[in-house]
Formats: sequence, structure tokens, C-alpha cells
Amino acid sequence: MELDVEPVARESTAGIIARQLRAAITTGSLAPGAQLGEAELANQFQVSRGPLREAMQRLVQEGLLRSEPHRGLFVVDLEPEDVYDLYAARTAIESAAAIRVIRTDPRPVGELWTAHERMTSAADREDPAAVSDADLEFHERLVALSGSKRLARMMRTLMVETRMCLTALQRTYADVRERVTEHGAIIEAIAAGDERLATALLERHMEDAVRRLAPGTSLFASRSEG
Amino acid sequence: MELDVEPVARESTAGIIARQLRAAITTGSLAPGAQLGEAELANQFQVSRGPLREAMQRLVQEGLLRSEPHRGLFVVDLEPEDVYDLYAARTAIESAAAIRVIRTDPRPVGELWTAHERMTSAADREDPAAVSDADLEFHERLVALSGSKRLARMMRTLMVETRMCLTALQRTYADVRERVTEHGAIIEAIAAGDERLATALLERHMEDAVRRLAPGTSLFASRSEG
DNA sequence: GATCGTATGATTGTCAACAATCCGCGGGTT
DNA sequence: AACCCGCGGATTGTTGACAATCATACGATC
Repeated sequence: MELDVEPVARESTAGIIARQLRAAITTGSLAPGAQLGEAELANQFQVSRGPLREAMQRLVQEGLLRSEPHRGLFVVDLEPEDVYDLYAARTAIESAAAIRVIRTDPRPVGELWTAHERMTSAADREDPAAVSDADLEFHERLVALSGSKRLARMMRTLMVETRMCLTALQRTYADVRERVTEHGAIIEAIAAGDERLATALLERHMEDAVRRLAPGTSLFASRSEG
Repeated sequence: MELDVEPVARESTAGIIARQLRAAITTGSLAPGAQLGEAELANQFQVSRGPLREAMQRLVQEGLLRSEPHRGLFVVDLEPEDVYDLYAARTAIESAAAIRVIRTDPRPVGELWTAHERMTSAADREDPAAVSDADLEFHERLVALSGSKRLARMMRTLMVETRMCLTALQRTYADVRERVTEHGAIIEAIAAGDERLATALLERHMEDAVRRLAPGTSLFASRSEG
């Protein structure tokens, strides 16, 4: 009787709603700065305000929602400094993930080639949305490969914010080929077990992203600007 | 009329309760694995179950509480693999913070000497609790210095988990002098603007901590064990 | 005697009503 | 015209009650 099944009913209502709210923010149907009316949302989800409020508290903790007591909950709007901060945080998480993959078992890094191929084909048929999807999938899979619960949880939040950036700034940013190439180089560096190279490539990849999103600025320079 | 005051009433009830719950977990009065009875806790906080449940959802999102639907909420108990994971995550966050401090403005790193001194004096009068306090304060201040909202938020959660480790394993771990020395070296490396050295020292500092907590094992080796 | 089924108590999940706060509008005053 | 005051509608915060689920103990059956 040793069949290793996973327990049923493992997700609470608040968890489900939280996931959907995250998705709504990702797609932009909940725009940055928008207020989340409890009555309206509760109606849409077909639940009462109780479970909805519990779910929203999760996103507050994630930093995806901002709470103004007695006034309401709002989708955070990302200031320019947040763009730097976001990508700096991603650099930290993803570099750590890459190192961990290298030190434990670099072999399954090959899985990343599937996301890489998907991104290539999306680029060929010039489908910006699909390109972004594959792009982010690459990064999220990388962190998932590390097997770290904590890195994965942090990454999930950062992914949502990344998409907020992309849709807010309306930049599915060009230079697709360059990004694909960079991804490939990262995979190879990890497969080769070269920590220094992998982290350097990741850092540069992020630098490029920030430059594309907020031209003329750079990572790790948030103090000099407002 | 340009006095820059910060808005009043900026914290919701859920936020306050969440903070107290976090504190209760750090002190160990909410032990790992313990169930959080809603009725009992609500009584202690003198609120109804609604706001309490909202607060608890925040900790679930942080990974400090584990939710078993229709059964209850429990304080997570840290498995051996979590110790590795925790310190790997801390390495990621703190290294990134150090780098960011170096690249923006290394000067205020001097503030860390106060925590360093506090740790030294606590060591002299052989007060293990005060040593741990000063130790963690050092690390948290380092991340705060980075000025990164995201790194700071992640760090707060990791600090709670770190304390859970310490109290659970009953190791305020010895070698106090060694740790103090390491802290000093980290400060100097940052002040000197040496990224490589600072991150290397931080990583080694974490390695040592893991070794002290779970002897015979090492960071980044979670896959080889169960 | 072991196992299954059932009843009971306790706990969690959900809801709708009530209280408190905030926002906008109109009236009045200077 | 600008400002202050206060009212009404709307939204958020909180509560206690109800429904659903789970854990435990007891008794029946094989």
C-alpha cells in the first residue's frame, strides 16, 4: 500500500482567488493603480467578501497590491526605481538559481532548450506575445530547476511584476534575436558548470532588459536619480 | 506648508496581527508544527476571526504558515533541506544587497559597525541571546542599506525562518568570535568596494552557519540527501 | 479481537448584516 | 470667488451566526 499519491483538496479558496488575481494583474485586466472594489470582485468570483479579502491579503504581502486602510486596495504602480529594483532582485534570484543548478546537477538544464526553441519559433513568426511568454518561461523554469522552494516563491512574484513592466511600458522590447542568443549562452554556461560566466551573463541580460525598458539608465544606479 | 509628514493610520489590522504572529514565531511561542486555533488566537488578539484569518493568509504567502484546507493552519516545520534552502536564499539576497550597496554608495556601510560592536559586547558578557540578536540585526541592516524594497521584504521572511532554525536546533551556535570576525571582514570588503570578496565572504559565512546547524552537510548539496 | 460504520463535538469555511470611515456635493459665510 | 461646514451615498472593516468538514469515541458486525 505504498502508492505515493499527493493529497487531494490541497488548495484553499483564498489560494485559488489569489492565483486568479495574480493572473488578472499579469494580463493587465487589473491595471496598475486600479482600485479593487470588493463588492464587484466578489460578485465576479461568486463568493462573499470574506474569502476575497483573504486572497487580497496574500497579494498585499507579495507587494502586488498596496493597502490604504479604510480607502481600499490598489494594484501597485511601478515607479522607475521599481524597475531597477525589480531587475536587481531578479538578478539575485536567478543567479543564485543558476549557481545551485550547477552545484547540484547541471544535467537537467537541457530542459531549458524547449523554452528556448519556443522562443525562437515565436520570434520567427513574429509573435511578440508568444515571445514574451517563452522568454519569461525560460527564466521561471531556470529557477524551478534549482529546486529551491524559497527562490521559486520569490520568483513567482517577480514574474508578475515583470509582466506589469512590459505591458505598462508597452515594450515587448525588440532585439529578439539578441535575447534568444543570450538565453542560449546562459544555458551553455550552466551546462559547462561555469558559475562566473553564467552569473555574468545573467547580470548582463538583466542590464540589457533595464536599458531597453528605461533607456539611459542602468541597474544599481537608483540612488542617483529621483 | 511643505512639511513632509508620513501619513497616519498607515497599517491595517491584518498587518498588525501579522507582525505579532511573526514575532510569536520568532520567539518560539508559536512552535514549528503547532496549529493555530482561530478561536483561541482571536480571543488573545481581541478581534473576531475575520481579521485574524486575513493576517494568517499573509503568513501563508510568506511560507511561514502551511495551510491544510478544512483542517487548519500550522507553523511550518523546517526539514533539513529547508535549512540549506534558507541559507542559499539568504546568500542570494545578501550578496545582491552587498553588491548594490557597493555600486550605489558604499559609505553608509559604516552603520553596520554599530551592530558589530553590539555583537562584540554581547559576546564579551557571554549573552547568547543578545549575540544572536546583534548577529541577525547585522544581516538585516545590510539588506536595508541596499535600499531595495524587494530584497528587504524577502529578507524579513528569511530572518524569521533563521530564528526558527536557531531556536529549533537550540544552537545559538558557538564560535562567536569567528562570526564577529567574519562580519567585520564583510563590512571592510564592502567599504573597499570589492564585490568579489564581499560576496565570497558572505557565501562562506553562510556555509559556516549551515555547517554549524547541520554538521557534515554543505550548502548547495540538497539533492544528494533525502 | 479487529474492522467498519456511525454519532458527536469541535473546528474551519462562508455569509450577510452592522458599524465606521471616506468621498463628493450643496449650502452658507466671509 | 474662495473657503469652511455638514450631510448623504458608497465603500471598507468587523462581527456573530450558520453551513460544511474533520477528528474522535463508541458500538455493531464478522
